[in-house]
Amino acid sequence: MPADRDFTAIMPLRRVAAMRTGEKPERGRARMKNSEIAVLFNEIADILELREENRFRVSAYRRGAQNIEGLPGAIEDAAADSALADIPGIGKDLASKINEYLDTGKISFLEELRKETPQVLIDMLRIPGIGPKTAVLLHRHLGIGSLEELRHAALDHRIRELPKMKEKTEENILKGLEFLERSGGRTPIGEAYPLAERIIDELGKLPEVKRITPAGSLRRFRETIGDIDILVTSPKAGTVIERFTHLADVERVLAEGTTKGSVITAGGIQVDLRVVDEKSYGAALCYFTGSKEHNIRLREIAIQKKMKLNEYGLFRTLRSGGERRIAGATEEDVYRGLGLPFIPPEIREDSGEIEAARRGALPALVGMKHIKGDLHFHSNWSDGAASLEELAEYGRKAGYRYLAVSDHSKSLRIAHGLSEDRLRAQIAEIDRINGQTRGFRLLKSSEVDILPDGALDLDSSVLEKLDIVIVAVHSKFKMPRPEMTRRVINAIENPHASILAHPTGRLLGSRDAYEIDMEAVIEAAAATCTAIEINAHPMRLDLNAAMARKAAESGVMISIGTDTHKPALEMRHIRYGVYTARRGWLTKEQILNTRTANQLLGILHKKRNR
DNA sequence: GCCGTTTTCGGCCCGACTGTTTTCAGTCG
Repeated sequence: MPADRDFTAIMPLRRVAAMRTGEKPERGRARMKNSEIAVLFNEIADILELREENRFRVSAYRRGAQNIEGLPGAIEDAAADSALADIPGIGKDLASKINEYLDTGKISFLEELRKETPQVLIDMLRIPGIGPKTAVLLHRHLGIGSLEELRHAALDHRIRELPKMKEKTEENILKGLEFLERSGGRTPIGEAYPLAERIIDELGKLPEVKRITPAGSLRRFRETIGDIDILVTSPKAGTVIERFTHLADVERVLAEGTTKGSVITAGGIQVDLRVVDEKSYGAALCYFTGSKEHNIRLREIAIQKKMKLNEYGLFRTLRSGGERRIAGATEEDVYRGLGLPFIPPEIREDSGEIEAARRGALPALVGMKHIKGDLHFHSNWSDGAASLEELAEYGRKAGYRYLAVSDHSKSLRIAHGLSEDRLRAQIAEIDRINGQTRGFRLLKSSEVDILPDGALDLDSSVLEKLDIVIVAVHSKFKMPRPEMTRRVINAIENPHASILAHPTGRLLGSRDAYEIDMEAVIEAAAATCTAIEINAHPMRLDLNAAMARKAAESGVMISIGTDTHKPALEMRHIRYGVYTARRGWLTKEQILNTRTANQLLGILHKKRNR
């Protein structure tokens, strides 16, 4: 490793750090204030922890952050309705800090804390294996002022001079720094999920493995994954863990115990494997699936009922002082033991699911089996890889009833967007292909550019010949918020527009959402019977789950589309869209492509015929 | 700092692994 390596490669960290500076509400940020406030509350928690403040005070800020981030609506709305105190974990103090941030763009308490806290302490907390105690120790005794200085201190063997620190500590710090630099934090689910499938597939071949399943944020289908958790039942844990730490994907072994193995893959992703007994499988699955906040709620319920819940089971405390297992083999048993129905993993975020479960009001979530087709697809008429005939073939093979051919429109020259004339020719060609097939249908569509003034890129005379008109922004991303909002609402109000695609334009890890008032857009979509897409591409997932929930609650129909350009690789992304919908509490009734082609066209054409 | 079908005060989830130790603190999830 060259001695002068800098850490500019840690981009996601830097972005987080930039958000932390807080003073200027960031340019180009359409995100609701929820996540900004969550980041700030987490920073307060970090700093309080470094200062060895009361740990319950620390977790109060973390819980507050989590609940604000998971809120389906905008925090501004809750504040305007004086309803902040209704959010679990938000009391008088946190509410006043939220109001202060919304009014002034800063939290003076945090400003004060920052003045007194060297940035390097916060940076060090991002290194795996370094917590608040170690960070303070390194800073105080060695005068470490940056991650680069920390690296030098480790290389110069100065860290081993400290109490309870030896060679191994230095080694781990260097590896932690390297990991941070390479992985930059969280991994998009589109990358993590296939890797997990590969590992599960490989380990599943072992005769010693009885059951194997993903857990953690992967099973909850979060947009990005911190690390991959895999749960196994086996009578021979040692054999399974040994095989796991020797898989081809493994670059480094972090831990290898009798119940747990932990590795870093060549791609820099951490994978944790846990082996449990058959009789604890359900309790362990529940525990390792999380979220942490959901688990804490479950344990609190257990305590209220004079029980104890851990990863081994649900136990009743006996008067004799002993305990008796009442559940553990399946998740259903555990929930039942707590007096709750089974709660699907995707909504275990402590965002109202426990209360809904108690009321018997959990939604019947949409599933992959309900999906009858894909509503966003490109052919080689624009920038896709496959011909129309091939698309029909792919669609049929996937078991779909229909697939919407939605090539780009003429303004998008770089993607060979179709002019009115070429689109007419494509329509005729699709009619010809549909005439030859039964039980499957290519839907005539177009992904029409929304021009800067909100007009559509194609003439009405051709739009009215399409089954579905998808509208989307592909240019001039940096418009000011009011103009961008007006632009998109103009497009939505066009009587031909049926679906608004990737509505915020964000690309996970590379491009922020453009500046747009999504609340207003959702309102306009509801008023005009326009559907909004969950773009299922794993780098987009746009709408995200919280906004999809909001949109559906407002009565907007949701369309799931993969935006596939290369069918062999991308069609399967539909699952990320479906699981995002599940995270947004959506039922099949709220999703367009759970309907037959005629049903969904009937819904969309209501607008045209108004 | 939050919260209350035991409570407005006194609690607040629980266990494994590592690295350094001879019994445990720190970190993680």
